Amino acid sequence: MSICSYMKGITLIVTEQIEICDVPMVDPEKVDRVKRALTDEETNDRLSHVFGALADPTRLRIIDALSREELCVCDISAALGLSQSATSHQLRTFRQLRLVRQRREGRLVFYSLDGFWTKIVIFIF
Amino acid sequence: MSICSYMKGITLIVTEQIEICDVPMVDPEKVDRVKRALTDEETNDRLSHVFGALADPTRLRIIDALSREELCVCDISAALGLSQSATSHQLRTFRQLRLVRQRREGRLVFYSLDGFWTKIVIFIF
DNA sequence: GGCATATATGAGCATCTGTTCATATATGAA
DNA sequence: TTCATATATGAACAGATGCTCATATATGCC
Repeated sequence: MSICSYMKGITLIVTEQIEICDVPMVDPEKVDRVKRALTDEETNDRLSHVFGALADPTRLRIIDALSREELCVCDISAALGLSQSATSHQLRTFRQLRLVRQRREGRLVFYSLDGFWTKIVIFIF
Repeated sequence: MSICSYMKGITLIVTEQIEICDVPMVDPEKVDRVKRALTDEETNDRLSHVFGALADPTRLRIIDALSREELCVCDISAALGLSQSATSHQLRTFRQLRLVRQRREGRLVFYSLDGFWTKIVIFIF
């Protein structure tokens, strides 16, 4: 929900609204309706980050690979023709977003998709 | 399908394989299985572009808005607090990926989501 | 035609991103 | 402990990205 949605009747900051929203409107009612319906900012940001994780060909390939089998870092690298470093950096992105699980087995670390993927879909569509 | 998958028995370019895939492997069979299963490069690229379109908070907000109602450029701008130029530039991204429809009505151009969104989901998940 | 408005687009710029390279950490084996 | 291997991470750099500003195009009205 954007700031402008809460502006009605708050005279004090109406000037701010004019500054922020100085774009002409065709259908103010529709605009207001849409503004109210919008997803909250936190969710929007979180979601854009998740899509960002899939927005790079290399990362999408890694997800593609992990959707087939659980793989250790070196096997991901081998399967996709990536350097160990590049693979590890990209896996960090996934880890931070909790899109993958990791499991250590001796010197190897095995990655797999978190059982979370279906949630994304439900979320947006 | 990567080059390496086709390398079996082709002695002539085995040296190339060694150069490309100089990362140690733990489970060559698994690596090979995964390589065979991977989505083709064209689809992978296309898909990463689509996700890229959703990977920016501003663009995701536009999609969010358009998922509620058909909107003209200035109303999108107004609803999201964006400049007309920024909005137009981002809509261009969507147009190029055919993620939106556009309909001109006088001086206004109305945008709406293409009925295509469900396809993405089916594709990956 | 001439003017106003809605949208599109190119240039320029600051920021973000993905890679490589070097190095650190972690585990296992000798 | 010492060495080798697997993974993680920081720095640096080239390329991509998203914005603004200026301007072009397109339509409607006079």
